[in-house]
Amino acid sequence: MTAVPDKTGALRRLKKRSEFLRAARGNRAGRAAFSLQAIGTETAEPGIGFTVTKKTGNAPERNRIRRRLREAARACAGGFQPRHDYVLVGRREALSQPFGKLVGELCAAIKKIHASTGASPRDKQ
RNA sequence: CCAGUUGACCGGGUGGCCGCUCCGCACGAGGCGACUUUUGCGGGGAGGAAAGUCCGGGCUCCAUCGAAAUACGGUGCCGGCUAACGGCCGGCGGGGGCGACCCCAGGGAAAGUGCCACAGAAAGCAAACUACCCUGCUUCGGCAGGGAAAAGGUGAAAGGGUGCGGUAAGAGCGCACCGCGGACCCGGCAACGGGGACGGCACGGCAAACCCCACCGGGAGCAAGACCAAAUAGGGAUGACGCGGGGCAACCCGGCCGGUUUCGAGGCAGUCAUCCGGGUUGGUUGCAUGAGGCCCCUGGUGACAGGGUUCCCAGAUGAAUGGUCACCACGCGGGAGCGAUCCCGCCCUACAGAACCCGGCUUACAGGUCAACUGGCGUC
Repeated sequence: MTAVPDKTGALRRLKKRSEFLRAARGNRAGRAAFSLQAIGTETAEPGIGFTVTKKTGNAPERNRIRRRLREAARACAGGFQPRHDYVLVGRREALSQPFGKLVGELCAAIKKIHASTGASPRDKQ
């Protein structure tokens, strides 16, 4: 924990369906335990949302996936860039993967998703 | 000690580090105010099934939902408990088990209609295929008439069973025992149980076939419903006037109203004026003090009821109740030791996540605890 402003409170939580649909049109980076989507937005502070579909498992398993991803996102909070929205789609491997590996893969995925399209992903009009 | 039955209960623990949500308090900031918010402290934060959404309620709205009849649906031994139930408790009857105990859609078949497949001569009212007996005839192979319902065979079921007597052969034809029906008597609130004069036996099963009887039931659901803020009409409220027929008039009749009909009471429909504003999105509320929980006393076989004391015990809404690390229990595997035990490794544990709230039912579930009881074996 080197950076001081990496507090979770700085992360805005996505809540509306339209925000999730917009993020789905952005760039993607897949990993075994999750799939990351990112898109530019007008709000300054970065937004984060979680999606775990019913196909993934029953209710306790889906809760556990979302909670582990949420904690991993908190650990990688410094990597999220301003004026962007992110959506994490959970997969079943997020239940069993060691937490350290999960954090490492998430931080790497954030870097990759920004490197692939340069500094400014496609913005909405 | 082994095997089993029933009931009740638990369903990982402790400690670091970092977080989420709600409530209360304090301080600070903003605001005229209601209030909002930063920080700190204290406290609460998934289940026995939160699940399936199968019943029953509370609550809310639907055009007022009252009465009767009918239709439809549900329930179905008796008594009790409950707000209510298709639930629970206690009995009764039937079936299973050596037993503790378990299981049962268990009202009515002389109110009526219907069905009883296949097989079989015959499937509901008595009848008679083979075989049996008697008489007559005979070409000696049988044929005709009559008797009888014991034997054979079919079936889930064939019109009481067994034995003796009886007879031409037989038959409740007679008798004994068993079974069945049963006026009446006794016990019980009742379901039902016990006895039973008498009756030679008649009255088969199916109501998870229609049906009959008794009782219960309006519909939709918190995305109910109420309010606030943003954006457009086909919407709503109030007031006034008013429609068709009859009558001089007062007045009467007329259309629609949550299965249908009738009755009762009430409402709605047209035009104009005024006022308010829908669908959708976001927010607030409903939204957590309740048929509430622990403990104790009293009554009751029990479900439960009454009284006392004490507690406040989840409220999210892309959805909080967590993430991670260490240790310890528990379990499994391996090794050492006669043994108590010790060491190492693994799983770091089942079913499963509140969504308005209660009472049940059903289904899923690794492992474990306790109590009572039953049947064996052993010891004193």
